[in-house]
Amino acid sequence: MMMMSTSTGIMSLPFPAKIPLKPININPNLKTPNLNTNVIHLANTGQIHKAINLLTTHHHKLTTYSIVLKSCIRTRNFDLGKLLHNKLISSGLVFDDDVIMLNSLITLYSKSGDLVTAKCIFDSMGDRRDLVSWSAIISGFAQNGMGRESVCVFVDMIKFGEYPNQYCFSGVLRACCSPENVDFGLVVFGFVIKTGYFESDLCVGCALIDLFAKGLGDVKAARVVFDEMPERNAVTWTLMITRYAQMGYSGDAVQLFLDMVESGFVADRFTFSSVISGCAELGWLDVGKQLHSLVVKSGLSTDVCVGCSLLDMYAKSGGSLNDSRNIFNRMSEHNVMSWTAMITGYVLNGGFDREAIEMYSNMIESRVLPNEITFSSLLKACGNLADSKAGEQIYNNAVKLGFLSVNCVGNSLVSMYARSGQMEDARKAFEILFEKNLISYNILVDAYAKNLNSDEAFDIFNQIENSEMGVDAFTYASLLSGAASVGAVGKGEQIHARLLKSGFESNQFIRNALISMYSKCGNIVAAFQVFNDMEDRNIISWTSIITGFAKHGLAQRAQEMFKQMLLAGVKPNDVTYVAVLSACSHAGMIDEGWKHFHTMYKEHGINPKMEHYACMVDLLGRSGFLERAVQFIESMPFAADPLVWRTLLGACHVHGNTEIGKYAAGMILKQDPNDPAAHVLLSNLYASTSQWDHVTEIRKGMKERNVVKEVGCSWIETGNNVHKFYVGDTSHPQAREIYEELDQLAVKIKKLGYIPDTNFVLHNVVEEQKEQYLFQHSEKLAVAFGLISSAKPKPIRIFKNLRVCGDCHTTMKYVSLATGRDIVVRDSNRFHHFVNGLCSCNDYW
DNA sequence: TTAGGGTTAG
Repeated sequence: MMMMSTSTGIMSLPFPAKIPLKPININPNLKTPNLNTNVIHLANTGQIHKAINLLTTHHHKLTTYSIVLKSCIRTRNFDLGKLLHNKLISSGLVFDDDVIMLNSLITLYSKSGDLVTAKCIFDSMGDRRDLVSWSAIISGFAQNGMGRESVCVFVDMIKFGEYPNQYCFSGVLRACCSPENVDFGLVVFGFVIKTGYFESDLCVGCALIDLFAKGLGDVKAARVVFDEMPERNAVTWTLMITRYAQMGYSGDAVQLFLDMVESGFVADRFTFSSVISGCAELGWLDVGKQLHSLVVKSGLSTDVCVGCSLLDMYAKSGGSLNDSRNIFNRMSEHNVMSWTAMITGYVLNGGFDREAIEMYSNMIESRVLPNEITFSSLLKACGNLADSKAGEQIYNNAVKLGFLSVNCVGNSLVSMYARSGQMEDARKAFEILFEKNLISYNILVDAYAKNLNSDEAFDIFNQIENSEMGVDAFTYASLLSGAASVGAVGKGEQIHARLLKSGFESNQFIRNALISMYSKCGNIVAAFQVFNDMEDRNIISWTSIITGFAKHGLAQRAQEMFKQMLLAGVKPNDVTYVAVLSACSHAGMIDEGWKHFHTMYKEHGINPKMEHYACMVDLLGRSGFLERAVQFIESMPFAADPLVWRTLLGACHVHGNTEIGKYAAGMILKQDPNDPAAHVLLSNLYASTSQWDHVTEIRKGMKERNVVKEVGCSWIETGNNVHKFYVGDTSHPQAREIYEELDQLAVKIKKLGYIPDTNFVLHNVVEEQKEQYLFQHSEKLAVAFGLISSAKPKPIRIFKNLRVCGDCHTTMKYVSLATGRDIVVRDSNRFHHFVNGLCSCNDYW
């Protein structure tokens, strides 16, 4: 922009000056003494079209044009303003010397985003420029994200010998609110303090708040500026509240809102939008509801802007989507924001992805054009549904509307494929991205990590690290969750070591990921260490450690942590309650479980969801109260989903109750006739009660229906490698040694009293063969490998994709006694720590 | 001529 020469005259503008485009016929007989006043009246009452028509059909003073132009700017009718500029040129009136008119034109073009024309007009003014011209162009650049240009013009102005006023200062300070210009902003800051404009002008104060908040990212310094202001109005309060909410200080935003109201200032749509967004961020549904009633009292309940925040708050804070939908329906008008907010609300809540896509159709019918965020959310919905066909259609629509080169749309497509499990398509979409940013790379790292392809994940990680972008907290978090899902504690430790050097180690998000990684990798001690060292723990930190203790069978510790969390003033959410209830169920703490189940709504306003009911079914079922569990399921306020019935079926397996088991399996198969878990669990149930005819029948049915059960598999990490074993696996290079070790183990533990429990062999074969089958279970192969490839005192950590079998559980206890090695087994459900012949689960799992 | 807002891919 700076390359434009200041000698550019008005003649080179897109609108040629002084050359009338059309001759205007003026009726000389028309007596119009009050015409100017009429036009001005029309302009001031918002009838700008009429005003402009009148202007062209009669002769008018230049000042009249000027006033109508200002109306156009005030009402943001920029196209009309430009039309007026055209008419003015064609009127033949000379306005080269009219500084007020030219200044208005600079403002008009600046505000409409046409800085080229604005700068041309400014440059054409030469010596006639006054402080208003300078301020207008400085602010224009700043408003349009052209901070550098704004700063340069400001410097030119100083060189020119002009002394800046409050308008110039607030304009240039706004340009300095981006990190690349913040140093200059600090110089201006010193300047401003000396001039006294900080005390005398509220706009300058606001600009300074943003210099610190947005420029330096230092919201505390911004608050100091706010506190030092000798005078404040509703806008300054709102600005500070908004910055708090946007920069992750939502609690402070809510507090400041209360202070504002107490100080007698009236909250408007902007204030409510911000403080409600803060509540959404915090998940404070109760406070959000109170704010909602204030919104209604203020008469703002149909406002689109406030409505969007409210809608989002209900969607994010565990309120009902019905509330969101009602707010949406009551808005006085709908724009792209409100449609998108509703679509996003559906996507966020899970299970409403079809509704989101339906909303999109309605939006198109209402002739509202979607934006890039609408498309991002929609592609996310398609990813959730693993419906890449729909995703491709939506993406094509986005391309048609010109969003091909928009980062977030392309990235969403990559993510959509990754979530649909189509990694090759995801990779292709990534390769042909218009522009790859860190988020594009992070999507791939995360997808590879989730697909347990840690080599590719690390490969991309290294690519990012070696590029100019540099990795960020998200990259680390993805890798950590990848390490956690395979239980690769060695890889996790390596990442932790790299984190210590990276500067992200103290990041709350990363700390939480570390807690979860260590806990999922079986090292609950290290997980607690990370938790304990944290300075600011949030709900996710607490929930992670409670989940960790629960999964490791440390139910008492889980309960203690929950109590401490409440004492620390952190409000539990629905996920916390899943952790607390599952801790109870793992330890058979029935009374405690019921107590929590009842207080979650009474004391914390959290409505029990399907997963909470499943926990309670688990608690009842494991403790053997199978009939009560059935009654409980039938008393639920909504129909139980397959997860709940599967939980009951699992309990029937443990307690050998074929009758209820059959009922539960039937209920699952009603909803999903091909559910592999139902078939397998039922078959296992029959096998353990030796009803072999039924077993054969089910297996036959599965073959006919092409139902594939998940193959049992265990793995163990040594050094930097993960070794995977299937049942009867002989593919490992050290297979011979592993089987020899197993034979020796069998002898040793039998001496200690181990008796094979052949009930867990799910085939009808002779006893001796059964024992052989038993000793080829994948977790036994893994433990034998662990014994020969590592030494005391290192614990052996084994991971299994399914639940550990009863005989393997007994075996592990004896092996720990016979060898003196600690063994940790993570199955699909929880951890088992075997030490000296005992298991942390107390044989209750 | 100057200040504040809602949806946001990992």
